[in-house]
Amino acid sequence: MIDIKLLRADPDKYVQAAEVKNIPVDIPALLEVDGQLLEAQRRLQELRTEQNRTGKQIARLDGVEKQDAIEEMSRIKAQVRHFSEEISRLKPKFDELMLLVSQPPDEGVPVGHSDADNVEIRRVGQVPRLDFEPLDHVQLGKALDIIDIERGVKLAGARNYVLKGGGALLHQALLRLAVDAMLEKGYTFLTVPMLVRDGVMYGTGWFPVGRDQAYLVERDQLSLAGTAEVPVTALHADEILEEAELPKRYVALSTCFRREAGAAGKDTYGLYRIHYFDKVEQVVVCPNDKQQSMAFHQEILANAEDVMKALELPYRVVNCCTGDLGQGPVEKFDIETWMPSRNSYGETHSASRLYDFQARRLNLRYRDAEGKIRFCHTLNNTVIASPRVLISLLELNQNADGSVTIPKALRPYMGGVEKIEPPRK
RNA sequence: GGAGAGGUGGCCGAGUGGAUGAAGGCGACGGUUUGCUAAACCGUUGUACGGGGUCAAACCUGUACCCCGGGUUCGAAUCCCGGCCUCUCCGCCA
Repeated sequence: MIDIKLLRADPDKYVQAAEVKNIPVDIPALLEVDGQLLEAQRRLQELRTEQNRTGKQIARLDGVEKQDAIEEMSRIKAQVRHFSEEISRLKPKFDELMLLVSQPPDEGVPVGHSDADNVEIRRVGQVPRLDFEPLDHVQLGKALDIIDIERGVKLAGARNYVLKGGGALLHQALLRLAVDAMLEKGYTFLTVPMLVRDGVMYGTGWFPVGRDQAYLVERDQLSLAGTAEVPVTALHADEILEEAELPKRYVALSTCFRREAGAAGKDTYGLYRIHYFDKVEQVVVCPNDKQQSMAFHQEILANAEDVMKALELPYRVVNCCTGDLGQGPVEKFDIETWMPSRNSYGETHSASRLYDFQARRLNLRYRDAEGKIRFCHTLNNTVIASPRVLISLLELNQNADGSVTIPKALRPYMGGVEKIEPPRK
């Protein structure tokens, strides 16, 4: 949610934001409704003042005077009703439009239409050159008997999979390594509900834009969150925190559920785009201060990069363009990891900075040093998401004999095992 | 799933159809006292939106909010209806 006062002051800015982010919203209509709503609210308040004053008189009056006052009240009441109805007609329209307004991107964000227009910031690590014909992760998974896509599809349809044996262990090792890395940095580890109320989905900006990405458990009026960012960011919704307790640094591990609506036919091969996966996610809630927000953005990006370096995976960092930003974020850095089978870097992490966009929707506030109540800033980033990162890990670490070498950092989590070997026949 | 109880301010807890944004207590904050700490005493202590005021605050003022929505009434935290939520006991269960 954006601040309506800012929109009133500079509507063009929000028209442009909608345009460059490609998230349509009728700003003139919003202003129109806003004006009518303000007027109705003003009139209603005046009437209520009158109503209260007259009501207090009635208690003290007698006889004819009392009767007159009571008649006066019924006139006021009719008008109160009129403006109340006006407001309950306008408010839903206002809310509906407000939920669609995009937050303008920060300065320096490249303008573009899709992830193809993202701007590379840096590359880290070397892409190894293999002197044999490499397999892709699906072939490797089958040969090593650690990934079973067919049976995943049998159980749950396309974009599902089963990890088995060393594959499942590797997956868990990655997650545990990521959690430990964050614990070392002082983040608080959370376990959170992934089946959440609508308010939490709206509050974090996953509804209404993107609602079709979520699995809805309609009978219970709950939705499966697509990331732990959702419940974790909403953790302190409707609270007023003390500035001294900020920042809140959280890390959570969860399964993530995504319908991938609109992606039909896209990335259908392998473990890239799937309906469920596990992710370690970091969330920061900090004071309403641009400098601090920016510093934390760098911090959570570095946290993820540290894990990537520990895993010895070659990656690059890109500055996401306006079209790839989404409704809330003002700036987003993705980490893309080299994926040989795709012959490209593939998105594995996404670090978003949102100012108070989510905090306003969530009513997430704090009391600053002067006692003023302000909306927090929120940020989030992946630490590791698996099995997508397994694509890189398996394909990059494969050997000529068909085995896959486990990165040193992961071995303690794999009982010291150095390689995943093909099963003996 | 069955039976019952209940939802009031940061917390506990009172509450009558009008003077209650709401007693009292706790906590927190400010002050006095004190060698320091503690205690004691005094004071302050909700949020949102609007109007006035200010360079900006302070401050003044209006409205709404005692789970949510509707109703009765001149007037509702207080009465009625619907919903949501929480707790207790029993059953089932990872």
